[in-house]
Amino acid sequence: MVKITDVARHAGVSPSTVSYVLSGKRSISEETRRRVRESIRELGYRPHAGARALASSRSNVLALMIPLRSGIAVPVVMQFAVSVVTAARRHDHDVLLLTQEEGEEGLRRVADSALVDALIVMDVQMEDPRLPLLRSLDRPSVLIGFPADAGDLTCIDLDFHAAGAVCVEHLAGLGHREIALIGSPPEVYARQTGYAQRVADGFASAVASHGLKGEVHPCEATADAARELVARLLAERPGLTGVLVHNEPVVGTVVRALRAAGRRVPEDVSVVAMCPDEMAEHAEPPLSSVAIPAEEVGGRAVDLLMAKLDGAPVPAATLLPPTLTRRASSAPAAH
Amino acid sequence: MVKITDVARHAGVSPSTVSYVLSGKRSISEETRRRVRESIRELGYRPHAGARALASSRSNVLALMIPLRSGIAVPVVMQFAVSVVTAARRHDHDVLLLTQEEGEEGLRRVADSALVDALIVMDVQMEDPRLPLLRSLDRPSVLIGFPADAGDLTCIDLDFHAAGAVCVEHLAGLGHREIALIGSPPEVYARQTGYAQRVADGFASAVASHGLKGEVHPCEATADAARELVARLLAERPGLTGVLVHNEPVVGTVVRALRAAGRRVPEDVSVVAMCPDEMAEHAEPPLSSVAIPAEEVGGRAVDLLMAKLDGAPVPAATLLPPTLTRRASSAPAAH
DNA sequence: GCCCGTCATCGAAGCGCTTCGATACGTCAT
DNA sequence: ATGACGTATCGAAGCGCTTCGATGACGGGC
Repeated sequence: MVKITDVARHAGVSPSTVSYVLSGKRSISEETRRRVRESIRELGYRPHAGARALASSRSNVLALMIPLRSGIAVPVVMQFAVSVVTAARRHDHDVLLLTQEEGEEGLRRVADSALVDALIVMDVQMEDPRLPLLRSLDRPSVLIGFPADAGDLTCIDLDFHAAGAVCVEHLAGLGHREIALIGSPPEVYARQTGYAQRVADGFASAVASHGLKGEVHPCEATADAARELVARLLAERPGLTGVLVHNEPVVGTVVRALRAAGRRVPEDVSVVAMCPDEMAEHAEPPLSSVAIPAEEVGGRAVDLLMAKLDGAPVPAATLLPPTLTRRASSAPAAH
Repeated sequence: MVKITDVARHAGVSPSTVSYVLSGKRSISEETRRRVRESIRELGYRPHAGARALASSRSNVLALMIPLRSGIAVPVVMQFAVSVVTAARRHDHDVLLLTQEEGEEGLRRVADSALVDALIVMDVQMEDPRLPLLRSLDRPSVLIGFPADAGDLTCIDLDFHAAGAVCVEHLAGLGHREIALIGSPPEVYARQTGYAQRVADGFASAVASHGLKGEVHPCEATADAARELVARLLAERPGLTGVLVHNEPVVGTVVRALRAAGRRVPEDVSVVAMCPDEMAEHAEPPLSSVAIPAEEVGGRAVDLLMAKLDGAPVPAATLLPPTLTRRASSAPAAH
């Protein structure tokens, strides 16, 4: 293994000079810098991560805790993870993967052992047991999602309330007066997972302020449950012309169930979904949708963390505005 | 921060004794061990990961490189990742997440900087550019998937050849004589990704040895492509009564397309899929299927790595036997 | 011509841990 | 009694890096 003293000898300088070339923390003459860089390249030198962490008390590693419970959209989690890793690399950091299963103890372990410099926690619940721990830790953290009481913890997420509202407004703008939200499975609401509730709230308040008729219907993530719910809705609400689906696994089923019941999409019933763009594009018909900007959320979360590590002040809450992409599944209401 | 000397003082022993209590590498009297453990607990001591890595040249971290290309089943990747993390924790290791995007350079970086002790690489291609690198690295690695020429690299995966064959045998056993494989998107074959080709080979050789009629049809992962392919198959092959689908995104579409064409499943056409169990169970009808045992592959990969780290010999190739679960989508052929 | 400030570099201390002798003390066979 | 051995513990060296203070060398202002 080649070490810093080898590089120093090869370049004819002291180890500290090599270190300063690498970190840029002191000015080094152009000429020396060139020689050192050349030696590094020639010898294939890589600083030893452990030694560096020990001496500088910075590991350049972030922890990312991902959820693995049911009712969670796996592809979205994956997108988050990938964007976090990518963003972290831009800041010269790596990412340590933790599962929700590890819980508070896992977070404490990696933080207290100085394995990581900072933490990102996904899928935050309203009353999340990890919150007190994160507050007590002396390391910066960012939550993806909003708990009931964030205090001074840094949070970021899509503005789900606005997302729910934006879908209603889209439908209202097309002239629909009677709509419904086919929501997440009941346990997701019961768990008080913030985002599902927020979409429902945004939906409800926009429905109210636009003087529409519309309510929220939780739905299990199975085809049977979805078909049953659609049938019931159609039977009980003959005037229904707009549906918002916030339940990824069943969006396809909902559309097919509507058609099976003789309603054309979008001519008779307009459908809007909250799901990844890829899914919306490939659906038949392509769905008007609001996507979770996983890429952006992950990237911004890392940026926030880096700012905190640098001691810069960051906003406690970051709500990303939703974007509705209109596709073929929504159209003006017939009258 | 509390360090080993604090614990040592508190327990009235030397730092090395504390270290030996922790590592178990020398015998310590019962009484001393008790006192040290108690001090550790009381002070909330956590060894500094960097210091430990520096002194012992073991970081207790594994690298996991995940794919992020198209045509890859995201939920399966996620299952792998979670099972790797879980298994690693059982061995007191953590997992560093790398994306395929980082390529060889990323692997070299984390290995040479001693950030990780060993590496797991997913989605291995037939001619994978990372292979020479892994060979040159002085750290153990395990590949999930089989390249064209593994040499002495350790590989593990589902036995896809056997999986393809097992599906054919299942259909043959039910009396079907004319079958077809609806395969992965063309680019997956073109990329020489091993598993798609192996399923096709297993399918073909079993078809031959059972004297059946049957060929392989690559298929884009879109509903349109799937419908089109099903229509063509039905038109060109009136005697077709069995279909194997190895293309997760379109399994649902294939079944619906068959029904739309007036074929009942399984009465007229039997369908077998290669997809996660969860998907097969929730399909309508529930699908007879062979699942990728992601959980097991991930866990075994970690076990192999740990054995290698301990200097134990491990088999170069591990092929997990496929298991076909019969569900409602396959039935005896009518005659 | 002298002092001061800047720039470039060096040397040494120290980060917190592991590990390798060395030491001390019994115990047991001779 | 004596030496050989095993067990329990200690002390010190060192892992490879960063960082702080010190040291020269040089140029400008007076």
